[in-house]
Amino acid sequence: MEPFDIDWIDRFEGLKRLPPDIRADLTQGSQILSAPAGTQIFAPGQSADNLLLLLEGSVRVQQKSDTGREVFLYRVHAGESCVLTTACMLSFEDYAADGIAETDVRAVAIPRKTFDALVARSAVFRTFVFTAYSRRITDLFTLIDDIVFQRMDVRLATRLLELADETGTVVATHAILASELGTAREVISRTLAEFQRRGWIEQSRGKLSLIGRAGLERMVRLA
Amino acid sequence: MEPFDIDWIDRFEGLKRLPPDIRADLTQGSQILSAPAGTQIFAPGQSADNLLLLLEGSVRVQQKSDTGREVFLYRVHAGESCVLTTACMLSFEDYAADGIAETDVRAVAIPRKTFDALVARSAVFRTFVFTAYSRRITDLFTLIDDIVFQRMDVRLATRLLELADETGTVVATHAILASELGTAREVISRTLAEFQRRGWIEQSRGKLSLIGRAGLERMVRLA
DNA sequence: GCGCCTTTGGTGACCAAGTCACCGAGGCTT
DNA sequence: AAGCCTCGGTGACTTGGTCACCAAAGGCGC
Repeated sequence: MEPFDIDWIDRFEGLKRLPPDIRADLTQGSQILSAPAGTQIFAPGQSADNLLLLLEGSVRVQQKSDTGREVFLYRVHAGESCVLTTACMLSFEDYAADGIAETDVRAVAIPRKTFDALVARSAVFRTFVFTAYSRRITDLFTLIDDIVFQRMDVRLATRLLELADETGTVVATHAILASELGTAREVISRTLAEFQRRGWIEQSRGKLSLIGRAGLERMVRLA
Repeated sequence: MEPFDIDWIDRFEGLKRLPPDIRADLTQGSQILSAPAGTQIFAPGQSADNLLLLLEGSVRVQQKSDTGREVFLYRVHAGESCVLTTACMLSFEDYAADGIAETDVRAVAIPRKTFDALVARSAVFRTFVFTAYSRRITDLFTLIDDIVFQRMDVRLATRLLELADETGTVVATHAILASELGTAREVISRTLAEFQRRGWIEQSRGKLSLIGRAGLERMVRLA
C-alpha cells in the first residue's frame, strides 16, 4: 500500500503550493477513507459533513428524476474533489444528485470545520476550491450544450473513445451507455448496430471493441 | 432614486447578518454600477474582475454554442449574485457563457481584492457565496433533468406561467421563447397553436395572454 | 397614403430521437 | 433439463428538430 497519508496533498495540482503550516493543519484535520465499488458516496437528503478529495478510483454523479429515470451528470476522477458536497456542506441545502463509487475508492475527507478554517486562512486553498467549482459549472454548461445540440451518434462515439481501455475494449451494456448519455437503450442499440455496420466496432454481450477508432474519431472531429 | 448605496446589504438575505465592521469594509470596497437593457454584462474571454450582486433588473445567462445557436441557462434576479463571475474571478478560467441585461440593471460590483478579503474574514460571507454556488449548481441539475425528461409542451406551459405578469400577459416572440427553452421556433409555434386551440391562450404579434391559466397549470401539475 | 423592408409567425415535408410492446438468445440457478 | 433473468434486437408510432418557403403585420421614408 502506498503511503497516501504522507503526501497525498501533492496529488492535487491546486494544493501543491500550500505553505507547510497549512499542510500540517490539513493533514491533521482530515482523514482517509476507503469504500468498495458500488458504495453510495453521497445521496439526496443525506447532509454531507465532509469535502471529499478523491485519491483513487472514480465516482459517478447522477441525478434521479422524479420519474425514476437517471441522468448521468459527471464523473469525479482521482485527483479531483467532489465540490457538490462542499456546496451542501456550507449552505446546508439539500442537493438533488447522488454519487456512487464505480470502482473501489480512496478519498480524503475534510470535515466542515477544517474546511471552513482553511478557506479562511489560505488563499491557495480558496483558489483550489473555487477552481473546482468553476470547472464543474463549466462542465455542466458543456453537458447542456451537448444534450441540446449534439447528435446522439456523435455523443456516443465520443463516449466510447473515452471509455475504451488501451486495447480498445469498452465494458458496458447498452443500458449503461444509455444512462450515461441520458437516452434510451434502443437508441444505443440502433446506433451501435450502425457503427458495427461501418466496421468501427465489434460487439459481444456486455462489452465491445473499437476496431476502427479512426472512423469514430473522424465522426467526433467533424461534429 | 432610492438610497442603494446606504443599506443595499440588507437586500441580500444571506448578508443581513454581516457584522458592522465587515459591512463597512464591503460598502467601502465595492461600488454601484448601472447599465441599460441589452448591455453585455460579461462575456467569454473577458476576464471578470468583479463579483456582481444584482440590485435591480434581471440578467439572462446563456451559452453560445459553436454552431452559433444559444442555450438559455438561467436568469439572475434582483437580490441574487452572479456567481459565475466569481468562479472566473478566483480561478482565472475562462467561462463559456455570457450574460446580458434584460432590463436596465443596477448592481454592486465587488472587486477581486475585496471579495477575497471578505471570504477570508467573514464566515457569513463565505456561507453567502457557497449558498449562491450551490443554488446555481442545483438549478443546472434541474435544468438538465427537464431538458432530458420533460415534454416540450409542459416546459413551455411552465415557462409561460413564470413569465406572465399579473394581467396574464407574456411579452415575447416565439423566437425568444424558443431560445429560452433551447428548442426551435417552429416547435413553439406549433405548441402555442395547440394551447390556443384548447382555449388556454390568445395570441397576438409579439405577445400572448393566458386566458385559461387553469389548463396550463393542470398540464404542469400532471407532468 | 404608398411602396418597401424587416420581423414575426405559419406550414408541409422530412429526419432524428424517444417510447412502447414484444421477442429471442445467452447464461445462470436449481 | 426447466425456469429465469439479463441483454440485445426490432417494428410501429409519437415527439421534436430541421429545412425551405411563404404570408401577414408593422415600421419607415417619401
